[in-house]
Amino acid sequence: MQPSILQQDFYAQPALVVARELLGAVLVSRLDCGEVMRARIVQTEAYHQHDRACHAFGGRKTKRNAVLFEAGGVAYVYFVYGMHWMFNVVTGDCGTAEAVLIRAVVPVDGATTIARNRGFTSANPAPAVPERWLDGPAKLAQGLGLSGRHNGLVLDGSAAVWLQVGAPVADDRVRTGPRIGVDYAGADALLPWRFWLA
DNA sequence: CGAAAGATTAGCT
DNA sequence: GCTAATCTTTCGA
Repeated sequence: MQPSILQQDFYAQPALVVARELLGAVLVSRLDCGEVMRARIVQTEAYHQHDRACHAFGGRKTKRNAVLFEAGGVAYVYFVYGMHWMFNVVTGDCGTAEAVLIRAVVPVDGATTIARNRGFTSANPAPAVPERWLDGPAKLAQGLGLSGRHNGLVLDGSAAVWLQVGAPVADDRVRTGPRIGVDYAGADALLPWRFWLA
């Protein structure tokens, strides 16, 4: 195992800590054919079973959210709106549901493959700046080829997806605010659990 | 078994 | 700013 790959001791931390620390880290996806794509994380959101926006609110375990209750260090990938995959990393201890949603990344390696995955063509041109290629949770899952078959995979470098340590990010470059698309969570929708790079 | 809603996006007004 | 697209999961009867 390479030392730069984030391991279980990192993911065992609370989701709020991991969400902050993942800014600047590198998300890596490897296809069966061996092609590798890398992208730098610039926006995350934390979820915890104490909060109404979490799929496992109140500790409610279902078939879909079961991996949230595993020990930190596995992927939680689910399908929404009939068309989009969302990629999360599970954090914390076994038995408690916590996770961090990766909301936006910037391509580092594998731009050709990413462009193909995103379906860029002359009729559907790639954005001029790379920052716009994967600037949403569904876009980055599509671009990096992440989907339901990644659900539950360990992130230690032995499977098709993992994360690497990135350049340190100073606190003065970190912004926080309410999470996106969770209005149904009432007061919990106002929690400043979204983190992004200025 | 039926129904509703969803951690979004793209395209149009 | 508004809404269609699209379908799995979850919940109520």
